[in-house]
Amino acid sequence: MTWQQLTDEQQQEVQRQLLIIKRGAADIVPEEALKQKVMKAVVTGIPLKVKLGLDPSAPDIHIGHTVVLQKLRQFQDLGHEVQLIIGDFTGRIGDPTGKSETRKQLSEEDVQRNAQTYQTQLTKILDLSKTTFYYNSAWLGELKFDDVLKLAGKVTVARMLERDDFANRYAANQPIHVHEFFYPLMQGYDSVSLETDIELGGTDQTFNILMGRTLQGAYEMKEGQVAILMPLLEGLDGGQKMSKSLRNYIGIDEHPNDIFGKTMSIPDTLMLKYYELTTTLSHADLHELSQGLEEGTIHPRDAKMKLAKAYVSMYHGAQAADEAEQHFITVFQKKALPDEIEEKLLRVNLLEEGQISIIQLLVALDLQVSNGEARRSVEQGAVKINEQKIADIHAKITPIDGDIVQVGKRKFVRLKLG
RNA sequence: GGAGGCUUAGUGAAGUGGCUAAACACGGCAGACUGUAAAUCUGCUCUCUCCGAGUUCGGUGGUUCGAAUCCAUCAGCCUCCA
Repeated sequence: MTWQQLTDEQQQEVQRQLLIIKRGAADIVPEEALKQKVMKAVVTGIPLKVKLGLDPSAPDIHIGHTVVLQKLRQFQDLGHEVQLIIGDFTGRIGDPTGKSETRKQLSEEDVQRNAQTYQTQLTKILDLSKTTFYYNSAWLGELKFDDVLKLAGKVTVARMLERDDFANRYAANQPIHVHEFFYPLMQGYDSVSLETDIELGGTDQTFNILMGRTLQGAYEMKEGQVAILMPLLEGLDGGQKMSKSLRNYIGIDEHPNDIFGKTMSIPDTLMLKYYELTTTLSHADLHELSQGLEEGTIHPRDAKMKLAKAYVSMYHGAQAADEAEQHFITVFQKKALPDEIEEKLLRVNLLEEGQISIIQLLVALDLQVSNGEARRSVEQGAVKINEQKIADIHAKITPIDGDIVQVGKRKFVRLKLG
């Protein structure tokens, strides 16, 4: 099919789709093939099958994941189909990202429960009526050893060692287990099974996704899949990619106040990237924002607050967003007490003649883990009761119902004697 | 099958008989400042206590007045040669 064979209308539609698809993408390989696929879809009216693999062991979606999920949503809005793969089989190996050894196998129930969690969280981003879930154990688990040999026979070791991760480890005399080579093969075989047209992933998935393309070719599918690679989003530390294990993430299921606060703690320099990749802000607005920041007409704090509010709104609704913003202004800007403070029970039998040492109090309320930590906080002037600073580590407190105990800027508790 | 190496606090990494609860970095916490839980600066960061004490350096058992440091043994991990 050539471009000239399309009607003007079709050409316009293809252009429109390509523009949306390309936005934010770090790389598209090969780009020409993408155009072909979109053309074909537009002409035939058959939607493209767009695949994304999910890790079954970590079902909490965070803002980093949403980069790719937003892109999937865009595909859905363009009328295409989404294939979500729960990698229950691949999860047994674990993507060889260096350290991860063979993972402990998840039970059937774990996988089910995690898949359920995904579904619940994904409704906030995807149109589930246009989404199909698959478990890759369905086909990978059925392969016989000779099938596996056939699969492995499609790829050379030299080709495997092209993968940066393997190349680096090989060069550094670090172990590479044979089964790790199977990870890309299995992921690629998913695409063979599902006849995927396009696979999405972060740039760290380049090799794996292209392996899918190679394998599809080897299994005589005329056109291999196209890789759409999204940039990796740095986490709260501003350096490493957002991930659960690095604990530098903003989970979409977290409490609105935390989403808001964590967003406020991303480095200013990353703000635009977050905007571009994880919000639905239009191209024009984005441009305006970046210009405003550069010229100093937009205050970085305000821009970030808007971002924080957008996240809470996207994942918890507009009202929650207003409340979270209010909470932030009260607690962190005005340094006042928040409207809602968690109530904690203090056992009366801990009191001696109605008194308790400040150290004991903090530990008893779970505000601090150990006495040493509690002492440190007091010494550093982080502890307040009813907004009165307590700086003496020997202080005895006479607690009363409703007293507000505060440690640092973030921890508040309302006392309840019981 | 053979040879060698590694295992230290949340992580990485010093430390090869007493001066080491153990350098340093990162992370974490707190304070100051501020424009935000950005940036920057400062302090703290095994546990229990008032000085002071207790339990740590893969497991176990030894040597020694004294061990993270020496020996034995077990376990785990890695590399090289075949």
